[in-house]
Amino acid sequence: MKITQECDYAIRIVLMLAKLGSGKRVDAASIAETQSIPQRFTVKILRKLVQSGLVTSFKGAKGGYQLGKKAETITLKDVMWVIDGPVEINKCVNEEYICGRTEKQDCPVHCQLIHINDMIDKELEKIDFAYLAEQEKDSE
Amino acid sequence: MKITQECDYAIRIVLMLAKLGSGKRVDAASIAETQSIPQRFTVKILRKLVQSGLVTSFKGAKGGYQLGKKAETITLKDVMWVIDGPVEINKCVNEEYICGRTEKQDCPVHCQLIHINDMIDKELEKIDFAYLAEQEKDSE
DNA sequence: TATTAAATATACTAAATTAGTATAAATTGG
DNA sequence: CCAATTTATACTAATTTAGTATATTTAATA
Repeated sequence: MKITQECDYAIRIVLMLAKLGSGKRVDAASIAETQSIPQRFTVKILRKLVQSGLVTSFKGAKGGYQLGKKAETITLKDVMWVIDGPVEINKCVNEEYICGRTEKQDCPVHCQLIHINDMIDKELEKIDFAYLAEQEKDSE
Repeated sequence: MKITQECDYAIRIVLMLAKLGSGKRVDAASIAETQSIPQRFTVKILRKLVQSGLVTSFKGAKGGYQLGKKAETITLKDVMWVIDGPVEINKCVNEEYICGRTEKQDCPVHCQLIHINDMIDKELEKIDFAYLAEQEKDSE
């Protein structure tokens, strides 16, 4: 029932990029340092974020990273999905999974967990990075 | 973000006991067989449930297990707590944890995750085993 | 009261996942 | 061309989860 460390890092990275002035870029080393994430691990996470389109990269000297979409269109769920995959509170909420105990529609545990899972999903979708970045500014 | 296998098993075990006529007991071997859980692993889980008081055990021949409290007073959260510990979507929601990035009250990620965590907790508390047992009977 | 069917206690092993590292290649600005 | 940067792929280490083994204690009952 936990977000992985990697996913936590990813959230902080995206938040940092969201707070960056638009058009600006920042390189992996700076991200690693300011967010206290091991350098090589930072790079690894950034690649996943780039591949998913949430972040855009620029190669070569003066290269770096910036958000790939508007901050208000990136949600906590998006980042979590890219790093940890879909939120699945239990295996049985995955449609492909066959638990073998009862038909899913007859399993009360399954039914309740599906409901909670949906709820978590919806809450995570509500929280976008424009909002998060704004919150952080307010408190400075 | 997943319930462990052990916790899933525990939920099924408690549900089975909740469906048992009151006063009746069932032994670990039968539980293991009907729930398709490895025998020794079943025993291990049962000990945790007994130690927490959710389940009561009877030693010796004709021994076995039954619920330690009324089914309507046992919730999904109780069982999950006993096996997996508190639901913590992220380390930072634990009060003891110091993330070092910002003061928690100033961290927008922390604030949002706390909110979601509370919501999950409350939902899990709503679901008791009398209800779950009832649901299962209905579908038979 | 001896036997047997159970739970209890403690310790161990194996598998899977998570976290993090290493090295070499490709790209770009100056 | 050189230095700064990302990209690609593969590897290792640490931690957690899943499951096993063995010896002991307890209680019913024949």
